[in-house]
Amino acid sequence: MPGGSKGRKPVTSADVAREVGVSRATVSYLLNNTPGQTISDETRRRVMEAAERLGYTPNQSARALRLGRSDIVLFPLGDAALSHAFADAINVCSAALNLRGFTLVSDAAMYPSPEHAADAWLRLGPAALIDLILPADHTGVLRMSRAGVARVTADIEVPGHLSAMDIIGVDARKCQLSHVIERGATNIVYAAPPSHYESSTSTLLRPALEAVASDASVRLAFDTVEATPESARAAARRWADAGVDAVCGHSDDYALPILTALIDLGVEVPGAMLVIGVGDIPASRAITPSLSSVTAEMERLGESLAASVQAAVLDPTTPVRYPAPEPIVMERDSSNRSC
Amino acid sequence: MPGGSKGRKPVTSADVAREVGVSRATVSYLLNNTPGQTISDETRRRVMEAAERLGYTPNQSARALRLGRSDIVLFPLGDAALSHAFADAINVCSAALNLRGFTLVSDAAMYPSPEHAADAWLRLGPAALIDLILPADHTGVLRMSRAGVARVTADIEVPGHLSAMDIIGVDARKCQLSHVIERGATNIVYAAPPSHYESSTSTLLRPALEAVASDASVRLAFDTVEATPESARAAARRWADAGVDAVCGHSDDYALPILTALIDLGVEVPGAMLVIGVGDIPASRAITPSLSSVTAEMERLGESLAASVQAAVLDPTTPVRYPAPEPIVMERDSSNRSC
DNA sequence: TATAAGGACTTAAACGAGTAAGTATTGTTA
DNA sequence: TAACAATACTTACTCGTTTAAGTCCTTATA
Repeated sequence: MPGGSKGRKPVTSADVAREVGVSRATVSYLLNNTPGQTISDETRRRVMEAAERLGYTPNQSARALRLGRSDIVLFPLGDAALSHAFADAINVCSAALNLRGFTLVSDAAMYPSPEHAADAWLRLGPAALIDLILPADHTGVLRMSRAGVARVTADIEVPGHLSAMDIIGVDARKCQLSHVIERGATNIVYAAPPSHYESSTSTLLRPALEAVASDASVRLAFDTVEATPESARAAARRWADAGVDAVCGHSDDYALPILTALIDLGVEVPGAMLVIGVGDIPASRAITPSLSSVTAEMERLGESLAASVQAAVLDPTTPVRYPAPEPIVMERDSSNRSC
Repeated sequence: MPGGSKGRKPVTSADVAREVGVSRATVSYLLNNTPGQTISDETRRRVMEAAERLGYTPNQSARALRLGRSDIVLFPLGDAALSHAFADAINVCSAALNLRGFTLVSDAAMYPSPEHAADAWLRLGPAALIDLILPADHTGVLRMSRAGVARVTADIEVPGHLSAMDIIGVDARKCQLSHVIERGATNIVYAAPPSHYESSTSTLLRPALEAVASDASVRLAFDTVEATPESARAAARRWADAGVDAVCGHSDDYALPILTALIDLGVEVPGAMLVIGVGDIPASRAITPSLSSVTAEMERLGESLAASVQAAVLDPTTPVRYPAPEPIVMERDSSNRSC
């Protein structure tokens, strides 16, 4: 071995067995509390003591090999990684899975291509895959299925190359639009960055929002804005001049600069203009005036994910479905006006 | 097996070998491009084709068991998980490690106790641990070292039960204070939540900042504030009345509400009061006026982490050190005033 | 007193891959 | 023509665990 490692090898169950003077099987039975085995309290005590003293750590690779599956559950997060709402769900899910003997790996990395992602995920050798942000035809999903990885998916129909998260996003924006309509808005702008209008979700989102607007007989225009003070200020002036009475930001990252730019221009919010975002970033509730936002109800997601995973590993051939998170409006100052 | 699994078993190298009519060794040599082996192009072609057609995926557990280590590199993130600055470093690190045949697992989960964390981390069976946010005496660090997990640590001395990240945080706040002093502030408030003053980093941070202030002969007071509009407004009024001319927020989460509350009160920023945060959240650069912030220089962190990891796995007995990220001021509207 | 019934273990066979060492076969050089 | 070397493989062991199937006691029951 290069580097001249002094390499005191990790302690194995054989070391513990030798130390106590029993067989490896006995050690294994004890440490796993295997049911149906009768072992004396004296031996138990001595094995436990020796394991502790030697610092025995079971080799997970060997264990996984023998068991036929690892205890790793993979949850790719994609760009949802930085969402605070998700963070809680992940903590709950992680804790719930730990109780069931699994280990949650929430992957926040962005990969140059789906193939790179698939390679990295397969190298993890997970027992299960939590599929929320992945398109159904993602290389990683296909290759993991072939490798016998169990899968849990959201209980919503996803057309073609879109992900469940995309659909949830559309629902959230419909909810957002309905909210300002309920609050009396009649001349509404939907503000998104130019990049969004070129994305595939836009072709799904736009007609959905137009349907909501026409059902309510309100005006809805689609405009572009960047997440910078300059862009927001220009847009704010434009909309104020055009008599717009509500702005739906594609996300809080766009709604927030718009809100502060409007205040800066002297536009009254929510008096003269309603503003609402999506994603509920922490800054939204902190600033003056606070920004209304739509987020997803993540309370029970963690638990149901964990339960679904457990079911899925028992029969890896058929995906288990969990209830998709529902959108929920966080009403704050920027849209708080009686109808 | 319960659940009545139809269980078409995952394809093994033995399946591929049987299909082609060669030994498992040949398949292994080919798929790993083992140097020093001579194998005919014809066989190579047929093995590759069969592997592809059958959908062969090497069993990572078996591989790791044989090799004596997995290719998993664990990077616990703790509460830094939601930092955008970190996200980039993680992406770079992940890509760099992938090129070297490793898989980065960045753990965003919060655990109820260090023991829980240690258990979960050991179940992952990583080859290496990236130690940045972990206190040196963290149960997880100790137990992983005993299990033969290689370790990379930041190249700074960390007293006792603190983490490298804590020290970096202190440096960032010293940098923050120096910045407003350079911009002419003489009556400065450091605003943190009550919880911070009870934490162990506070006992390190406070004297460090007081030293900076007394060196520059400026007034520095420590005050408390919560990340809510109400708390920020009360504090803003208090400080405006007291003739304070600069506020250093413990993080952007506190500085941001303070900034908008000051504007709401009619205080001129940066004319009458400087405001600066720590962490550089995206909202800081987006709002009007934009918020100055201190963050860490993460540009090269990813690469140096990956390189250190590679060195560390060669000799897991001695930790490899990587250069800790340096603080850097993002000067924006809220502190942009000539001295 | 023979036989069964636990109790307290041990033996040995997997799991799937990597790899040192061995074995044919063919071609090359002395 | 024998000796050698390269090519193209195969055989067999190993990694650390889990677990079905023994084995050898001791004690209880017929």
